[in-house]
Amino acid sequence: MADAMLSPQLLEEYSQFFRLLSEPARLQLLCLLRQGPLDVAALIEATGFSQSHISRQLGQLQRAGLVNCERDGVRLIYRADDPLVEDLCTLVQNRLRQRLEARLQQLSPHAAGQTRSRPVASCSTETSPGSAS
Amino acid sequence: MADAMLSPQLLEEYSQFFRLLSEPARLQLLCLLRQGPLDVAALIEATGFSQSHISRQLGQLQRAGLVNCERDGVRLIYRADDPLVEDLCTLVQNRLRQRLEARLQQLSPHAAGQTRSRPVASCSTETSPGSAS
DNA sequence: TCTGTCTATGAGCTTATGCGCATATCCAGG
DNA sequence: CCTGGATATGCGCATAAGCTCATAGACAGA
Repeated sequence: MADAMLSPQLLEEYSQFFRLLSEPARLQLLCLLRQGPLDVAALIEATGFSQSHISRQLGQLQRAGLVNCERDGVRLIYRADDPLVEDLCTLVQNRLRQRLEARLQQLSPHAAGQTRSRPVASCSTETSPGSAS
Repeated sequence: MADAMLSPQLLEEYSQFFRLLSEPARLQLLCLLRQGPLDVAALIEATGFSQSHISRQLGQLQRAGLVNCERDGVRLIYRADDPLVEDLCTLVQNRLRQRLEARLQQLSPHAAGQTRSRPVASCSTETSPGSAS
């Protein structure tokens, strides 16, 4: 029957957490901050979003405990405050890589082994694994 | 500066993946299937959602490769098809636990150590860590 | 205190999406 | 071929959420 499940409340907490990472803007902010503390102006410049939007997203991330901030005069310096994001991104990245490799093997089985399946460090800067059109 | 970032495309893939887990209904389906294969009728019964909604969510999960299904006559038997979900939930669960423990210590420092901080197996059946209202 | 700068927030628009109803599609049996 | 059960899909509604403009609040300097 499988009735004894996650309580709705806990389920909600889980999904709320994943929801934070489900928005490219927030994820981008997190990845930017992962590389070092930044003030809001820098985040606006890097993302191209409006100041109000950036502020809102940072507020959400802060309330969730994923980032924190300290004042430097008038400016606010934000910094990543939870390694969990990095771990989650690492898992997802490895998974995406595995999918792509599997699809590559389907197309050309002889090419197996060329793409290394080493676990990557995190959701970092690398972009194109193979650039296969 | 911090310009060399995740490509927008990769960012989108990441967020799409997290978005799948950001909905309690889908997360519940995944957790149900984690405990063993089930047909759609059982999933409808367990969740209380409409048949159409369940079907849609399962379709999404299937397209993302998180579940697969096989026919048994007229019925479709779905099963979890990616351990990644389990790993992600494990990380989030440990993180939530840490938060709660930290908050508990703030309230009553002497109670530290009662709540064990062992890493849990996954997003499994256990519900209330301390039943603190 | 007044001003200028930086950040947070209320209000509103627009899009995305959860959700169910009705229906189409698929499959097994008579 | 027709019937009935099981699943998928078009449609519409209601709500959530992204996004921006305008504005309020916080802080440093004159």
